[in-house]
Amino acid sequence: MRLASKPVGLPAIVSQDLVTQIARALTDAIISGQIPPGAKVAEAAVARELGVSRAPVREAGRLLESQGLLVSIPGRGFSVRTHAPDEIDDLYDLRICIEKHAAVLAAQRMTPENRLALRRQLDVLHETAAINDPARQVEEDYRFHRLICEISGNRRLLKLFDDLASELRIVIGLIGRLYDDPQRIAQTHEPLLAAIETGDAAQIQGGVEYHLGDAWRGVAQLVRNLPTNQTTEKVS
Amino acid sequence: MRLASKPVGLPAIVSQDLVTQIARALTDAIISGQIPPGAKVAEAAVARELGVSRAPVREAGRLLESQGLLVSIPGRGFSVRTHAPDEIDDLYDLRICIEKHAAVLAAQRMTPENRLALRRQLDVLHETAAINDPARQVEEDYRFHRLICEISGNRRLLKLFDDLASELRIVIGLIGRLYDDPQRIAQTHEPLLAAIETGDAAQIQGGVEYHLGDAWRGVAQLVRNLPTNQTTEKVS
DNA sequence: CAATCGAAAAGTGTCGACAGTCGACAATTT
DNA sequence: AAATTGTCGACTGTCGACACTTTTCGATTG
Repeated sequence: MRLASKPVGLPAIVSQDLVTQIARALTDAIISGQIPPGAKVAEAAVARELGVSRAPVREAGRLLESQGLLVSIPGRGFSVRTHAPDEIDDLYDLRICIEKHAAVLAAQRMTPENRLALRRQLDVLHETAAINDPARQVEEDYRFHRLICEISGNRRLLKLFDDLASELRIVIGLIGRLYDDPQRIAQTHEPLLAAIETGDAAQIQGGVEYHLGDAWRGVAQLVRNLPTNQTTEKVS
Repeated sequence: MRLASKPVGLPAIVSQDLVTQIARALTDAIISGQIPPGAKVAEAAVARELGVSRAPVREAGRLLESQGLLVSIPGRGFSVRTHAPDEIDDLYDLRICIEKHAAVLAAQRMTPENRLALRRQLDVLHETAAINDPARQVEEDYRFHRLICEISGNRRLLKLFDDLASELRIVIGLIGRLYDDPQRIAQTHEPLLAAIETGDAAQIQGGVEYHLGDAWRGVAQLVRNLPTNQTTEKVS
């Protein structure tokens, strides 16, 4: 007798490979500021600490290098990427460029479900502003913007957004918050959503430019007030 | 006794590490169509052929995966990325988005040197159209657009352009040419350059949209006429 | 006392090896 | 004959090892 000739709905077993796990562990440590920008990331040390060999650590390093989280100097290994102020300017400039486009596309492809999802996420952002949890707030802010890119329907654009976001999180994780005033984040998103609702391209682009320009100035100011971290301290 | 107390401007000797060399070799093989889309790239085979061990090959694979040239399925290794027609649409859509921005920025930062360099590159493109060398023509076309991104001054944008370009070259290398008419490529660049010269944002964006939209349609049409390469042939 | 030199420690680049996994094909059962 | 199971070869994921390079740190010297 056969056990089952048809699929019975078992959840697929995904064997999380080491590289992915290591990459995730390192990413968390970096965007949480646990490993500060400029810090050396020694393969041997990471391998020892995680109880794995160096090979998968090296591959995870390459992965994070391609995402802009690490830099590698041949013969000298990896270290957490440092961002000069003008590099942050480049990042935000590019981000505004693609999010403008994403928002216009999203408005064209807007469905009732999408509209509701956006509204929901913005509400969550408002709620998060009430409690004091900067890391969570950064996360929810990121999700709102990511949702717009998702709705745009351009998957390559979404991937790019993810890359830019993880890169930006190094510095945002470093300064620990987006603004001095936690309420302000959620509030500045409202005009953006309103602009998208209109469906008018020019208005949407203006909305993105206004909102992200504000965020840009906030981050740029905080970064420039930061103690210039040229540290080369090791990580255990 | 010290040889020199101050740097004298010698070109640094970069000991090309294996990973870079392997990555370059694989990239060439891919964008030249020597390893077709969908083909499996076995680590052991590549390692044997190049006379190296599998470790650097794996790292090079990760690198090319992040550039969108390879895809890796856990437990099944790497294979050359295949692009569905709608993924090519995504790529071109994104490319137009960032090149619009790059062109506007470039016009703002334009210097006599930059203007000359652009004109020169376009002349080279015209010359290349005369001789029959599709690969060279793709190369020079790419250089012209890259120059615009360089002049824009946004390095992150330039890096993104390089990524998109190498990804696009998989399919362009596959079809072997940009258009049926080799002369047309150079000609369609002229209005773009003229638009940039005006310095007017709207006109520049229109110029980019017109030029790249034309290229998009050309590539999209050729791709859709392509025999759907779902091959899984191995590479020696 | 500061600068320099050099040996030791730590770390990186690469390799060969082994175990586990995947895919294909033959043998077997229904 | 069709479907299932067992087997085999090839390949991937991971590991430990070795040679070479970089860094560290104490000893030496001016």
